[in-house]
Amino acid sequence: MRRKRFGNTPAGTGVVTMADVAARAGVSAQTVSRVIGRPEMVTEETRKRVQDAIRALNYIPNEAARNLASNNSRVVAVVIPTLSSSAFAAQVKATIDMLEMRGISVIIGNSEYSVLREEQIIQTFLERRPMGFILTGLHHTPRAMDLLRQSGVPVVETWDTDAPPIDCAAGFSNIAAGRDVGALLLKRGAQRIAFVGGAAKQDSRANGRFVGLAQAVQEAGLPPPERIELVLPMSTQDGIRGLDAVLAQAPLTDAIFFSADSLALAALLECNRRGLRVPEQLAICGFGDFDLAGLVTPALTTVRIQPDLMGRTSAELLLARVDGDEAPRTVALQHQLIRRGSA
Amino acid sequence: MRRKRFGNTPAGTGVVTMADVAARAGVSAQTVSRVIGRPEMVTEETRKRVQDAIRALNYIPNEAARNLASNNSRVVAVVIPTLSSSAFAAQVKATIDMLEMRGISVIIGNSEYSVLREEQIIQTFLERRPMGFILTGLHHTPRAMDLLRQSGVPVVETWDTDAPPIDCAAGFSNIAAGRDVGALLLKRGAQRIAFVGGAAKQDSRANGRFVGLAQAVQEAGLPPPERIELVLPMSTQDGIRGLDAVLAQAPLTDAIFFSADSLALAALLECNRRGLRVPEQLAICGFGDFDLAGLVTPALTTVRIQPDLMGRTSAELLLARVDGDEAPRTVALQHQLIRRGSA
DNA sequence: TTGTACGCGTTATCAT
DNA sequence: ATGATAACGCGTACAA
Repeated sequence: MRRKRFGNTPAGTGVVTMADVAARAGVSAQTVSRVIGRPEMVTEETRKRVQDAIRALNYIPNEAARNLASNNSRVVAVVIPTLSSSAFAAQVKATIDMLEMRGISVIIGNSEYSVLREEQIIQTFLERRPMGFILTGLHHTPRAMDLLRQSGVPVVETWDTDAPPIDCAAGFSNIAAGRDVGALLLKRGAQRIAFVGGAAKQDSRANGRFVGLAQAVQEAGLPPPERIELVLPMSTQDGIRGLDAVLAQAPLTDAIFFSADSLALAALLECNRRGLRVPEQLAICGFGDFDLAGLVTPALTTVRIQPDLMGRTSAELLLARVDGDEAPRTVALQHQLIRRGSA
Repeated sequence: MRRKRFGNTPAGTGVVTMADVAARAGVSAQTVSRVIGRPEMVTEETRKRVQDAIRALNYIPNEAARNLASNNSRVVAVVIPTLSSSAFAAQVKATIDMLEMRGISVIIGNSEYSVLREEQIIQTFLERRPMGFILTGLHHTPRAMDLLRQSGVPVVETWDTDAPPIDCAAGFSNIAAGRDVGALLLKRGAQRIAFVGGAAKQDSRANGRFVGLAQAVQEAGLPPPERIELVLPMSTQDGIRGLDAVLAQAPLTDAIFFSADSLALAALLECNRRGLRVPEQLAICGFGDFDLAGLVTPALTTVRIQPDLMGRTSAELLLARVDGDEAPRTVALQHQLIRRGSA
């Protein structure tokens, strides 16, 4: 049993290792490993001795070594368009909380609504050999899909179930949500509906909502909805710009569907300020059911989508796949139209 | 040169390794390593051969092995109270974006406003040997501080500069912010000021704001402010509960300082609904300058704090420490009183 | 129940 | 500029 330490190795951390614990407890390193990983496989007594040694030495296992030896990183990679959106933040939070219980860490990448950035992030993250990826949406670059396929990591896609997933998905139908909104606005008597949302090229989920809305409008025999595409990332203020653009390009508009509550709220408050009566003169519907949606006057009609459930479900789906359990290919979460005063 | 692969080792990944690349390029593994890490140390020609081999084999370096050999994890750990707050989310986003450029991944822990949970998270994260920690606030459990000190990792504390940091800090003075708010409310003619915010035990930053407010009030010779402590985590709706609690416990209150804009906005909108005139009957001041703060009517008077700058600065501070560069011990970010209509 | 031998994929060191 | 060799700290497999 050779002993080493201190300058023996240049790369050495000078930090206590499993061998040190083993020496102090008078057992082999393997036993220490067992006490940590499968305590039930060790005698009550030795276990205690080892645990004492661990405490005495302030031993902290080295994940990198563990990863290398066990070929399991205990890391899950999450890529979202941005954290500056309460919905994505809520989703990520739920995912973290869920995985933390299993000792899994989450690394997060912000794609800034660019599939190219997403591809880069995926490539970088792959170096950490994550247990799986949780991505946003179903649209990615061909190379990104190749990378994922070749690496063989499980992939869960979120926020969209309107196309087949790479591997599996936990999301909702943006098209169905858009249709529901369209139906509601039409029922309210709207004749000229407009849509304000992120550019289709950047945000295929928002595009899905528009598609659903357009379907509903077309089926009602009305002219297709006016569409204002905002460049992402967008600010809350863009809601007002969207409103202005609609009023300029389609002055007869009597209802607007915003692809996010932040935009809708900004527009609604601006209408109040301008004396434009909502919903009488202009009906407004948002998306996301943000905290303040129910508190403004008139209260904002919107679509609720449970980002936290999505975060939890996507994590569960990933874990099931990793554990080799049976797992559904697509989990369709329900959206819910929240009808309030603004539409 | 022994060759191995396929079932030779049970733990084997069956995935292409550096040795494979080396073999294909007709060089040693070390050279491949150099091409990846210090390309300038390799001849133009061999570099090209190696890079071709990398592409041809779809080689992806293994971070775990890299970590173990180089004793550098390329991971930074961030612990915040919650991601469900736009300010923390913005901060984390900025940190991620900043570190991503250096190939560093960020792992995030949600302490749920509990120093005990924070301690657990720190202990777990320590297993990944992060390059450093970015924590929230200056208050932690003794054991957490011990763990950090013993491990020797750099620590940057954020959101507070009102006490000495463990290592270094990038934040602002909550006390000064509270004083400024107090001064403003007093100047506006408020006589009975109330404070609504997270429980002091849970949120020492909010407590700092209260302390500053109380100082200003006391110096003006007025009775100490009424204080409503909300249990964390809190929802936007709690703003209304806080408002009600204030009105019940101190009916003569003419100004309320909320420790977060979400609360203030909820209360302000509720006042509008109830016909309670703001600021004439009740002045309201928030904290954080959320997106919608300037859009409600009356617009919300609040304190702006630049969470994104804090996220970036804390990351820079950490990097400087890691690189051994000169770095200030405390970076004091400026807060800014944004006077609008509500106070 | 516990110990021994070895490999995980990479970087650091020291030669050449 | 490139290569050989030895860690890095742990888990797996199998023996005892």
